[in-house]
Amino acid sequence: MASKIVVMFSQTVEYALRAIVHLAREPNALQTTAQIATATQVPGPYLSKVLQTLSREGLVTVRRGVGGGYLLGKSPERLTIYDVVQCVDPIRRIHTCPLELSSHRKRLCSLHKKMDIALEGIETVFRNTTLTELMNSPNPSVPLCNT
Amino acid sequence: MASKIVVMFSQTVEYALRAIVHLAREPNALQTTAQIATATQVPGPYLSKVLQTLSREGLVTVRRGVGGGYLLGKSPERLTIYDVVQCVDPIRRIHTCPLELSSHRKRLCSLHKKMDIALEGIETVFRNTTLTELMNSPNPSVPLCNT
DNA sequence: GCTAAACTGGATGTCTGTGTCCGATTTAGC
DNA sequence: GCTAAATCGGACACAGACATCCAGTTTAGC
Repeated sequence: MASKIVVMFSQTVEYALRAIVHLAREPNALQTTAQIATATQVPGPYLSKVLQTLSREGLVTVRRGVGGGYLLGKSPERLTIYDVVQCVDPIRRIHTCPLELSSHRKRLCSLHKKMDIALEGIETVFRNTTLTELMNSPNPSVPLCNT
Repeated sequence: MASKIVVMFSQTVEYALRAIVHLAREPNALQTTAQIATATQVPGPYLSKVLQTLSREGLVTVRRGVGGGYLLGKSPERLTIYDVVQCVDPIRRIHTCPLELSSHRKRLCSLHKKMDIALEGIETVFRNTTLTELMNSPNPSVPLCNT
């Protein structure tokens, strides 16, 4: 197993984001699972499952058979980190009291309110980050690339 | 098993926070595991493990034997959500490239930078929230309490 | 239509987080 | 010191996330 490096976000989220970023680098080139797996350092068989999930939601487009592979399913300007995360391992905001206290139904207590505010922060960062922004970032380190 | 309600934060974090909040409500009263378990709706035997973890780091103080139990180990003004989270299931910021790309060593790519910014947001919210603030919040819903 | 390339879906395996159980240890009160 | 209340520590059980494998299906090219 790949060693657990990123906590808080699941491995699946990390893998899905890598795959999407890889596809975004060549928006019009079909990439096979094997090619993506190599480029992103994700275990091939598992990546295959992740791509299926992304495909079901239309985040990637699949072409089966010889010469097939995956393409980005949406334009990079309209595709956000949030979309990817919600597709494979959704962030669930805290809307109702986890203890199911009836008096907290409509109004979370301060503890769960704070936790939800933290989630809201993540949500906002992810919603506001498009693939285009990731690719065009004035950052010398190119995603997935050893420059 | 208790149904999985809160994602992103582990059950253990949720349980630890409930226990700490409960202890903070009566800062000077020894509470047994059973009492805390009932009040917080956490499975007793598992809560016991969580309390042991909190105890090792001094977040709670334990007294063994007859009439024993747990006390808050630090003053509520100086105890933050962050302390509790870091004790039982630490947020690990992304400091080095998960793909171990040598050129990303010192400078994360835009993808992992964004993910780390999201983590930083959580960290900030949690660092800035003390137990006192949680207790004194002008919120009609009292933590753990069906008012 | 045959073949080989490529994805699909289901079955299976493994590891970690969650949860339980119980004997050992500590300690207050008699 | 005896007893009962309480934690401690280790062993065990279970479920879900991560990962693999393979037979089946699709399809381009001959």
